[in-house]
Amino acid sequence: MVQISNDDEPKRRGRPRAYDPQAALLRAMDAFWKSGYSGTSLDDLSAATGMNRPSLYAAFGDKRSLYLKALAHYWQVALGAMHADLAENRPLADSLMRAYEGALAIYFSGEDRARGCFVVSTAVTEAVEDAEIREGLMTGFLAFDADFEARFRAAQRNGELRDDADPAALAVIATGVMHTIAIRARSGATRAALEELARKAVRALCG
Amino acid sequence: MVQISNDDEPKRRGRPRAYDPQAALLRAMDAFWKSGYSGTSLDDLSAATGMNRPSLYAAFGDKRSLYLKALAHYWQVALGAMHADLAENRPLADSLMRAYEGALAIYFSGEDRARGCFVVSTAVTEAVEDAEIREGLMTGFLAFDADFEARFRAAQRNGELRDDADPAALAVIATGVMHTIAIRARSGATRAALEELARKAVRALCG
DNA sequence: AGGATTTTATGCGAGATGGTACAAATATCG
DNA sequence: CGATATTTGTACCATCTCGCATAAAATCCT
Repeated sequence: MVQISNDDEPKRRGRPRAYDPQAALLRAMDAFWKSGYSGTSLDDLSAATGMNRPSLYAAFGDKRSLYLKALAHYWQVALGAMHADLAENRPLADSLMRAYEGALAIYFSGEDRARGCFVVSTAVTEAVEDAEIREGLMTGFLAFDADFEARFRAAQRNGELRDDADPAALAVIATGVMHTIAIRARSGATRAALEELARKAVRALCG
Repeated sequence: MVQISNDDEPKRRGRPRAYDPQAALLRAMDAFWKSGYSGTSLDDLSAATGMNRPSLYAAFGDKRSLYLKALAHYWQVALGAMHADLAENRPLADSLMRAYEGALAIYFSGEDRARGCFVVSTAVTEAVEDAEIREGLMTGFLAFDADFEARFRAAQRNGELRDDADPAALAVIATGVMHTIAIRARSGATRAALEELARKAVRALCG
């Protein structure tokens, strides 16, 4: 029984937790990421996190609630990474490639086989029957569009991009390239092939 | 389209079927389309097709086998429609818009809420754990790319497209736009918004 | 030490799930 | 008509599924 040292927490009153909630959430996310929401059972989640069912339930609520927490965490990480990759001061093509490289690092982060994007691979499936997930998806995708569009506008101001280019159009195309990379990664494309795809797309978008 | 022998079959020996296999397959596809592979139970499929479980099993095999048949049918229809939309003799921009309009017609074909693309919304989720599905996905996406690329090459020969454009790059971008449309349709975007997105993207691709 | 508090661990229970056995039903063939 | 062939419908089985009740364990407070 390993005691998790957590210094920033004051002293808790009862029996100490045998798990780190944040780490457990990441492991649960891995399980959902691999098999999707419906394809992941509580036993799978229990095995992945090392927590038994009552502990899982006490920490995260029911299965859907745990999934929503994992989804929210993924959105935060993905949007944060994108925003950072695009914001740094680089030539436009480098910025875009940075964003796609960052995405690929996530899509191929599984220990086993490439899992693609957590959102695209698991949440989209549930979107028809779950309004909360569905609305979160639209919000997130529009945030991607907005980040790309801002980057294209900046490039236009700097003279990196033709004046007659349409930043909004290029932005949804850039998101589209991200989506097709995510889908193809899960479909067995190699990382090298997708890097090449990204390079070609960036060249076409910036040329 | 291959006509499966129906009435032209001489005479079957035993009790006649109470269902049309082709229609049942379409209804089963609808059920999977809505809830995904894991999210659809045999009871759901039984209700959707009007067939009881033993009949379902006799006609299509087990659940996975039925799903694979639905997936194969969808691929055939989707690829056929794309190929036809792109092949007809039209200006490049019209061809592309035709392809996206055709896709949107499928993505919004549900009686209830938009279901997006059957492949993207259900098969991609299963791709990690099912090699057969995964390999079919890569084959299908590359077929999309190939059709788009052929169309861009033709446009280049006709002088519709700049000589320095990269048809292969434009093709994966065009597939990417298709994918992001599919994802957004299931995520609640309106059809009008996606038509506008497609128009913008086509303008950027052909300009 | 002894009570209070919180977490862990076992395991139960009601229902869903995928798949099948078996007999009744409905057709053709001889 | 009776034999044969095929499908249907009911009912069933073994397993999984989610969620929770309950008691034991491990810590803090007085």
